[in-house]
Amino acid sequence: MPELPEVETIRRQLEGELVGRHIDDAWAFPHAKFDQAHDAVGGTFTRLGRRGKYLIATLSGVAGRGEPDPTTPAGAGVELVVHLGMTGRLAVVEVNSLEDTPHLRASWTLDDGRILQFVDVRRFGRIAVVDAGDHRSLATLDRIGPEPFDDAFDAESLRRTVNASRRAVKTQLLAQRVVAGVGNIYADEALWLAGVHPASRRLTRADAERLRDAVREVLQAGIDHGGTTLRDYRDAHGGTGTNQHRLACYGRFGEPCRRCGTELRRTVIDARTTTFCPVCQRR
DNA sequence: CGATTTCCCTGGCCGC
DNA sequence: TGCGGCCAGGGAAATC
Repeated sequence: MPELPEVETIRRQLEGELVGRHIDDAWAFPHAKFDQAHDAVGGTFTRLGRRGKYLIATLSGVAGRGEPDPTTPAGAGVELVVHLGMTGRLAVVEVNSLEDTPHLRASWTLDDGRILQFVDVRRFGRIAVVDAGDHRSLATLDRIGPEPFDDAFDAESLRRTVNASRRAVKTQLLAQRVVAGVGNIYADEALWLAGVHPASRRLTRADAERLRDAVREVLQAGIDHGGTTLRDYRDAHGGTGTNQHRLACYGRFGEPCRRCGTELRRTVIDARTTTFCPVCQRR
């Protein structure tokens, strides 16, 4: 379940390995979610970026595809966009390890002879190649909210957005609109840290400020500790993160709250398991 | 248009 | 040992 910290960890690891490399060839699992991997052939990595949970590699030397977006500058190259879904992994490997790779969904042969592999057991991931900046084919990315560490993610817009809707605050955090990159783990962590009930539909100004700070704090901690490995997540070197040892709330239902000792409870919001402290996080 | 629902996927685990 | 049932859940598409 890669969220922003996990994707950022992978981005940092792959950036130096990919920038400057030319893509000589590609293979894709025959499925609409992955077969755009072929469209990156002929490109050269010029940048490896990230928006929320989307990894965005900018490629030069590849012709644009389809109908151009009038709002996007022409000639800016294309982007190879990868979403890791639930179980996606990216890694650069030597040629001889290409064979016998279970659940391989795409691979790109680089001009140094190595191979960038995308492995995804459950196929919740997705690959797209688009004109740079043209995200119309990726609905969530097209409407994605500010990066959490950007000034545009401010307490007042968070408060207004949550209060203008009848949806639960946790739903808003997961929707990628008010802020980008938060998934189930870091949503539970941030709401616990801020003392906000996940089903709350109304934030005070003080709530919003604490929640904004908490989102930034838990995501930064996740990055600092190489991501959270609970089951499937591995970084680009096949390693695990260590942030799972620091989780205060997610998955700890039935165990005592680390602030007040009350037994953490479990509920379901948006078909997602949600853990919270009934004392620290009042509605 | 916003909100809600459905579907996609497979490995791991549990009870019998 | 085998197997059915259940769970993990982000995002896209369909529907309300």
